[in-house]
Amino acid sequence: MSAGHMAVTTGPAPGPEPEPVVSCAPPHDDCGIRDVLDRLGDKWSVLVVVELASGVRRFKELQRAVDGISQRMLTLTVRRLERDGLVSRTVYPTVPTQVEYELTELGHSLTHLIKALAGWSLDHRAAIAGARRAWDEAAG
Amino acid sequence: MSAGHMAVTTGPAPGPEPEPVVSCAPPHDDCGIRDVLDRLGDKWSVLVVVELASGVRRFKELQRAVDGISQRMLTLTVRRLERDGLVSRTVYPTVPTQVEYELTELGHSLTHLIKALAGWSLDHRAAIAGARRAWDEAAG
DNA sequence: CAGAATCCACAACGATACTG
DNA sequence: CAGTATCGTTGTGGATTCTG
Repeated sequence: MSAGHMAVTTGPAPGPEPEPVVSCAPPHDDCGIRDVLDRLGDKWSVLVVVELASGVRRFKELQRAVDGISQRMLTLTVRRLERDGLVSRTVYPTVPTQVEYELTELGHSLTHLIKALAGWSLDHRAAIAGARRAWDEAAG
Repeated sequence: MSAGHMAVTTGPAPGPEPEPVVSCAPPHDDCGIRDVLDRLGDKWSVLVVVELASGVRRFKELQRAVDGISQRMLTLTVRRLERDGLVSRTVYPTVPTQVEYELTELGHSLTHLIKALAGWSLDHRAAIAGARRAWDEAAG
């Protein structure tokens, strides 16, 4: 920590243990993480999955539940989730068309991940908020 | 499953158990997940964190390691990570400026999450790829 | 080396209108 | 009800140039 003010350019650092963390194919295959992150990272997918985790939902029900989402984005989101095999779509040939969305097994398994994510967020949201505040007031 | 072709509009569904998954404040506070996802969801943050998980890195080292990332994006990514308290930045007053980046404790704790993410990705990447292939060839 | 600044291309998203 | 189609806005990322 106290490096003083001198720092040789050839300081290879005594590196304790280089943990692998992901260890896929070099240089950076990133495994299939990008695929998952593409779905997790967009604005609505997580919220839709969370809502569907509680059970089967119709299109309109989903839209009401997520609130803030437009028909367009709900359609796109649910289509991508379906394409990735996370959500199943069932159409009923009723007079006003009726469609039901449901998590597949794969989708439910993703639920565990989201839970872990939510847990970490809750555990550290204060720390993150504090760090941001400190940063912003230090040099905003 | 076999609903045949009849489906009354008033089908409340026998819903087994509505799992909460996140259970924050209604309607959809999404806890602090969005904050984490904003950092996890962008194109480079995860890769940078993964690289830093192996130890201290200089700017150029990071750029070489991540490969594909531009100076601009590396700067932005590392700044955001620093703002969120996930990465610490140390400047050495040498002739050619030298800067070292390192994960903070908070950053290291995020590593566990990324590990979980990578694990899930590896476990299901085949399933996802298969679902996409099926979808694309069914109606691309 | 480490970055700030500028410009530009494109993708994501939102609002609106229309259809089966 | 459950979408599709179109348009305009915004945000994100890449390439390039310049500085301490």
